[in-house]
Amino acid sequence: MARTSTKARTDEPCCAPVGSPEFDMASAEETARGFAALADPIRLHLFSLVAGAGPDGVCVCDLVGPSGRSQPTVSHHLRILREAGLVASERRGTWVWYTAQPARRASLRAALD
Amino acid sequence: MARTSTKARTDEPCCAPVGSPEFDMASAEETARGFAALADPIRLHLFSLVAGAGPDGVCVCDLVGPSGRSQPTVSHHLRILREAGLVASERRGTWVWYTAQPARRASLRAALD
DNA sequence: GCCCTGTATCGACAAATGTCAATACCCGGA
DNA sequence: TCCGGGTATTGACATTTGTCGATACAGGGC
Repeated sequence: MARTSTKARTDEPCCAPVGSPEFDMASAEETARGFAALADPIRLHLFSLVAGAGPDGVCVCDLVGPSGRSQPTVSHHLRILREAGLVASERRGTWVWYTAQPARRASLRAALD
Repeated sequence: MARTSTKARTDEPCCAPVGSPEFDMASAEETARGFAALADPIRLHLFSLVAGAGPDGVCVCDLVGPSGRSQPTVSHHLRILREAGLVASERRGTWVWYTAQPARRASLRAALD
């Protein structure tokens, strides 16, 4: 039985090798961590607020309300975004401000090619 | 106490409203589902194999081996990619072939802006 | 020093996820 | 029509994840 593939080989039961042979599993896990950080609507919302803010970033106290989640939950999601490299945090007196990390966002966009 | 933000208002204890006020939670969940489908190194591998194949796509039997997972597990991951709209499946005789859905990939890339 | 406020961490819990063995389904060939 | 092989579904399980209340930590004002 022949498949419709142009690479069909008759001496094998099915299917010739396909796709990129040099798949880097380590970098795949890193990329997957980045996408996982964006795989939650609340984190997507938080990230859009941080990325849409000015160069100064956003104060955490401006993120808790719009998210509709408790303060510990917001802190938890911000930590995930930070550990994924998508945002960075900085203490300014009493408050903590989060800023976007454009390079990381660009690398994830590049992974979609 | 004044924050460093240019939007500081003295009649509030902290922080003026920031970011996109019209956040669409429904579309955020849809986008999050797309990123969640790519938030696993094995699905990333499977997707790269499908997207990197020719217009005919890839036979499932060519995906089980490289993934290093059992056949049911691969089928499970392919279902997640399919339900996220990133790939489509088509039966051709005995085998099932998966093809990429470039529009969905482009929409996720656009979400990173 | 003490208190007050903003943020992070901890502990606990329900829900979702990744995995595989077993099984069912679908199709083509004999 | 039965059989054999490719794929999907089911059931079960351990692990991870999202959530919140309680608590700890950090900094500023008094």
